[in-house]
Amino acid sequence: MAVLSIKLNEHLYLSDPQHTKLGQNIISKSVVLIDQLGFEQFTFKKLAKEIDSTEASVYRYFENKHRLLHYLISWYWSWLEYKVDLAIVNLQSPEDKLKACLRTISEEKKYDPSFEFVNEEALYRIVVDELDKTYLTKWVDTDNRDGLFGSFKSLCKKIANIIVEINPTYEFPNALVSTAMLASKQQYFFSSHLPSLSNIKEDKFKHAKLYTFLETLVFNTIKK
Amino acid sequence: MAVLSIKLNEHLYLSDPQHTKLGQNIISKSVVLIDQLGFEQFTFKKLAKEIDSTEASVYRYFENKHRLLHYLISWYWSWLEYKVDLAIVNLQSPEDKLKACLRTISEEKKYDPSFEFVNEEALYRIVVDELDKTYLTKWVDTDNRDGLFGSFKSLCKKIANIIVEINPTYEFPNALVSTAMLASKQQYFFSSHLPSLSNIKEDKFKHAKLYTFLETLVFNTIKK
DNA sequence: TACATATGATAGCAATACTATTATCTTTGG
DNA sequence: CCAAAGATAATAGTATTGCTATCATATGTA
Repeated sequence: MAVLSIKLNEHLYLSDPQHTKLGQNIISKSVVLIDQLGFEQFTFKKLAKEIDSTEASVYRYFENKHRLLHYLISWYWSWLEYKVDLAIVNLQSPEDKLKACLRTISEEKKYDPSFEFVNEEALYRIVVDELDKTYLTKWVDTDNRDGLFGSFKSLCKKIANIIVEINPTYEFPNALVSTAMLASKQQYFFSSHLPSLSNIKEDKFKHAKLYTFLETLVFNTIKK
Repeated sequence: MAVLSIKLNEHLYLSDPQHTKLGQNIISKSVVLIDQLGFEQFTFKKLAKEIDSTEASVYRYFENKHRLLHYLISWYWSWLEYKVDLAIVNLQSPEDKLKACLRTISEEKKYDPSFEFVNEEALYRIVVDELDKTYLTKWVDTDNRDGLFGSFKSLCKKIANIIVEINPTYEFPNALVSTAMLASKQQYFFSSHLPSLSNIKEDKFKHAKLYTFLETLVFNTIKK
């Protein structure tokens, strides 16, 4: 069986957490803890306690908790791109590919046994709740220069290219893709917490409705 | 001359800041300071120093800095709704009204002399950078019950109703409006900091392009 | 065996987000 | 015009956070 591993930008960590048991513990437990406590309440001290280690040891892997969040969320986007790649392989028409992308983005995220130490369900909730905290900071520009947003950009670019295939004259492919990606998580959030800002009910059709919303939004917008 | 004042939900403050000189100073200076420092670096201690008062005095107006952020951002949405109302008055067709709304949302924000102690340019930047911090917290649900999101919801509802007038069969008017409102600030931000996620350049056409993007997005999406 | 690398244990520090108390200053209404 | 109420200032204090530093020990590896 092939061993899969997600390759991430080196600026995201001080010492590669995928290489050691402690590192893997940090990833694995921080996902669970941030999901439980929220990013504000999450601290390296609490994490260290949870994995029977020390604050200082965690600091040897990640400069600070913001970088750890960057790491986890980059991991998520890279994982999603890998799922998108699987979904569009063998598809011919760009329309079908685009639909497959939107389906992958909006579908429910379940534990992926290919990546043992990551709980993808919890990680998805972290992305929904905390993504914006990776770029709405005073460090955006330096973080960007360090390539910390590479995973997200890569996925956006892939989908934007499909849009260009469908309609080369549409003026805002990148803006549309980033809008759709963020709308997906925003509507997911609103559906649970601020339902009057959405029309997607919190029921078993949630993900299907989310898909319909995105499909209409994207396909109608780029229609010639 | 008529004196205009923005009426806000009582849960947003402990003591109404619009009623006293100190309160107005708090509003006025906090807008400038948060804009300069960013919300994380902003503290009541720094604010108190700036207005020659004390931390304890500021706490008499606002429970904490998050509530102050809520207050400022609610003020912004109420102000924007007032501008939208001015823009659509006397317009007949729902299409024209919707265009006027989108124009108001995407246009450049300038100082409004009707509201002396608020710097709307700075406040707009605060909305762009910090809005998400008002709802992506563990208090969303209680904050929502307290009505803290009333100003935003009110504006969204107004625009969603216009969409329903244009196409009563479109399934997601609220989702589309909230998406467009947030997309507007996201693309504004990406244009400056993560240009590869947008197609809107940082030049004198920025607001016009933003408008075109939103108009196409909304009108195409709801087309029958 | 020696050396490097990873980890653990412990301490310490400045800043943050509050809370509490007491004193003074300003209104305003009787 | 004075007293009571309300607003503000001054000061102190506390638990937590985010981070750095140092030193000891464990583990693997050349």
